[in-house]
Amino acid sequence: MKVSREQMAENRRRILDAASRLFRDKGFDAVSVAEVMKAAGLTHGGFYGHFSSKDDLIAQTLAHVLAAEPSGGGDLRAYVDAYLSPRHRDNAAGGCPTAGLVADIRHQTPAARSAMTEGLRSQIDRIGKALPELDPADRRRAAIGCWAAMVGAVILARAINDPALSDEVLEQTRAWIDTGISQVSAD
Amino acid sequence: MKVSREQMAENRRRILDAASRLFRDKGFDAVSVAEVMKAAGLTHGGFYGHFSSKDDLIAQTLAHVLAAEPSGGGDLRAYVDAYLSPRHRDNAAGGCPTAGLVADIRHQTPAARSAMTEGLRSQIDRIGKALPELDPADRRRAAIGCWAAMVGAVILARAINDPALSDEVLEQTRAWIDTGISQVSAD
DNA sequence: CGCTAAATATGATACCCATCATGTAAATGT
DNA sequence: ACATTTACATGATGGGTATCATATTTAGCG
Repeated sequence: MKVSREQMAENRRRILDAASRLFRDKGFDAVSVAEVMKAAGLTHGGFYGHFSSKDDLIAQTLAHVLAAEPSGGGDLRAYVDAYLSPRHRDNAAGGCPTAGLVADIRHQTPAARSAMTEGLRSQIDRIGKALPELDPADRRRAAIGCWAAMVGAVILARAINDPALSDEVLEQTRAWIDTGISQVSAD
Repeated sequence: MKVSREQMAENRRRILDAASRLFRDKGFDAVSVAEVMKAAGLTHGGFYGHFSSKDDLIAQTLAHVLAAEPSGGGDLRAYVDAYLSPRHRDNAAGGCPTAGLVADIRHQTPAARSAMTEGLRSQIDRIGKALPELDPADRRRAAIGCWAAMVGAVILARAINDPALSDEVLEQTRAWIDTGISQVSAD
């Protein structure tokens, strides 16, 4: 059963969106091709009409999801607060793809690794631009340190089994970043 | 072929050590039971004499490897330097089990998650004790923020495909932690 | 010194999954 | 309208892996 050109384009988008959510939620390995297709409302047969392999799906999903820039209305403080919230910790499927997928990237193909690398490069730039600092060197250092702490904290918080400690990791990291940022910005 | 009591204990240790290295290197899913046994110098048959399942192996491996405290001769600065070095980034199999395995923990059994949680709890305490700060609240905040940044930076650096950016993430995070720590410790 | 139980080896078993093969129906262009 | 192409469905196929079953050898004990 052939479908219209637009229908096919939408199907492709649905597959990428479904894959994006499933991968973030369960990791690349734990999600099967058939599972992705079912979540997109299709069967497994049509998969290889859209992608050449599961690795290809992974690489394209990363490019797709990392291209969708986070809102970041310039308000870094608000962004950090939302990022380090229990809500974001508990919503891996809909949350930051970096936090959900970076660690897995190490074992993926060069195409996937490159997609993640470029995503991280622009994310660091974006944070740097949102920082209040003046000195470019300070700006760069704060952007990288801040992003490493954010991603690390969410990953740690998601691993921890004790709600109190998990909450504390988020909250203390938020406070630590706060002092780290406001320290240099002399307003 | 039965083996001596001590031989069996050593075999068990060998299995846990092999599993620890393989898991850190390739992730829980990508390592098969047979692969672990072969790396320990045995065949896959004896596995279920030592462990009740692969999940059991994962949980016991975590408890085993997290119990081995990092040297931490009290010199936090040196520890952070080594942690955020290219050498550590490139040596996942022999490196920090937290950096190599936390992200995967989210999908593991409660036993595995609890082992990791306790490992993180003591690691945070250990860093806190090594900090120069006086105020207990500052100490706690710095320990958690610092640890989140360290783990996050190594995970990011291992994912990134571009050596220059990867090195920079390590180096800038080191500098960011440095200013964050020395800021409060007024000596 | 021989018996028994235990530790490991060898060899199934059953399941899951990526990928391929083929069928089918509808969209597209002439 | 018709032919053709194409997107997807259904249904293999082959490989990998966790786990189990049975055999073998020897440690540990009397």
